[in-house]
Amino acid sequence: MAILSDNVAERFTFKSNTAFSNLPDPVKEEFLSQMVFKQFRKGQNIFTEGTNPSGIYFIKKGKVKKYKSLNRGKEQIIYVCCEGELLGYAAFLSEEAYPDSAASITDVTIGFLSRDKLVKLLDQYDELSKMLMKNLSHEFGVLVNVIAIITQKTVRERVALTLLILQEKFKESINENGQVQIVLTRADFANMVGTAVATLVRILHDFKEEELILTQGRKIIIQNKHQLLEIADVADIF
Amino acid sequence: MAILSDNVAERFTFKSNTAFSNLPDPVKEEFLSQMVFKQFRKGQNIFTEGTNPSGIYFIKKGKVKKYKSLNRGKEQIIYVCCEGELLGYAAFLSEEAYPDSAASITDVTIGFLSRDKLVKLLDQYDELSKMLMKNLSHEFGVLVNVIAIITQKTVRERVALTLLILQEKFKESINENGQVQIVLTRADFANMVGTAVATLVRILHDFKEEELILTQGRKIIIQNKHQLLEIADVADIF
DNA sequence: TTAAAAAATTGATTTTCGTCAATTTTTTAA
DNA sequence: TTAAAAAATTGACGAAAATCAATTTTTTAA
Repeated sequence: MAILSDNVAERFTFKSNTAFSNLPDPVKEEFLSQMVFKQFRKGQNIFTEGTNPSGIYFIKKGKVKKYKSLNRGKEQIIYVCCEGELLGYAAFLSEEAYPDSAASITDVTIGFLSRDKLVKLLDQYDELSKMLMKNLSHEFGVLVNVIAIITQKTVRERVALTLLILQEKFKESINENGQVQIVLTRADFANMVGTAVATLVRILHDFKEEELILTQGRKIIIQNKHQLLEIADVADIF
Repeated sequence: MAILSDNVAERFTFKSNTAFSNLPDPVKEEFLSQMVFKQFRKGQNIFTEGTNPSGIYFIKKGKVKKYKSLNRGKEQIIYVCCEGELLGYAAFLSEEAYPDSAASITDVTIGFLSRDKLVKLLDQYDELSKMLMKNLSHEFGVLVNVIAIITQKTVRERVALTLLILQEKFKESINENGQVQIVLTRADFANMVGTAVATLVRILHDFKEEELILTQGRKIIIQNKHQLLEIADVADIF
């Protein structure tokens, strides 16, 4: 059981944080020391789809959503990035425009490494380019899983799965009772799932009645992970 | 018009064929000369999700679907790969199990390059590793676009878009009248779109009535690309 | 070429989910 | 702290799409 649920996290979680932290210390230090850090308030734009990357970003603190804007103000969240993750490096490497936008969903501290500096570091440290490649390949597998989930699972199943994924992402956000608190707007949650806010709210309401989750305003606490995993029914994804 | 539709193809098409063919000739020759080639009949399995890669594949001739199997015999096609494309290299690079399976949808000739040989080539030729990295980043962007499309577009819109993508993939499959013929089963088509076969068939029927396409048995010929582009309504993806 | 198998088509029905709008609750920021 | 703004919730309804089943057509392979 614990194994399966860990598996879920892995299959749906990028891990550039782990990958990054596994770099040799000198490379890491060099990498970080060349970065320019900047603060963003919650809800601010970091980069925009269709524009061209001029470097890559690193999340020192906070959370960022990567999303695609669509007709009539709609958006689809592709991924929520956390502390320690790299941002915008796929577009940089492909020398194409960003396919998606990035915006902070908490106050964040973001490091920026310009093209020139990155290119120099990539030439200098083979491990760095290996790390990026490995990481990107992993993220590729994650997106493959996401596509399968979206087309083949019901909204209820996807909400259950998204709750499990979010619990991982908010695992350091602990309340006074030691519980993991998921804190994001219903709109962002719905845009992760790929459904309407009203539909999401109804399903969360059901889950509350079934005593699978607790809510306190916007905050969500998972009460029955096991049952959510059953509902998500992801055994077939592995 | 031509511009937008080319754009569509690019945004939803991997391009390892182009990328590969852009390698310096000596690298290409070395790469191909070390491969072991093998024939597969239509419908045969090439690799299976959950297993570990022991090398990478190259499509010399024919077409291959990459898909994920789900509950009750369902499957989601992630991508249709054509002649000249590389297969299974993301999993190889991430050192993880394949997230998806690959099976031939025509008779194919596939080249296989084993781990050892590939590692040697990657060390030897910097261009090769650069090519893979660039290519993977591009494919990453493609998957991001796919996700946005799936969650935010109706089935009718997705069918129109998929027709346009398929026309690109079948562009060398010309009939006696010089028209591009799309030839694949309704089941595969439906699994690309992420819908039920019955639903797909109904929409194709509508498109036929609207004189957007012609069908001859399984074969589909596009009559009005412009109008399909309108229906697909993808301006917002760019 | 032809019989068998597989695939495609169509109809009937049900389910899921999105939209819109009104109301209540929560959050934000002065 | 509190007023205003934003977000969440709920209900009513309709549209989109899935399922299931029966029939026809096409493809396959002997």
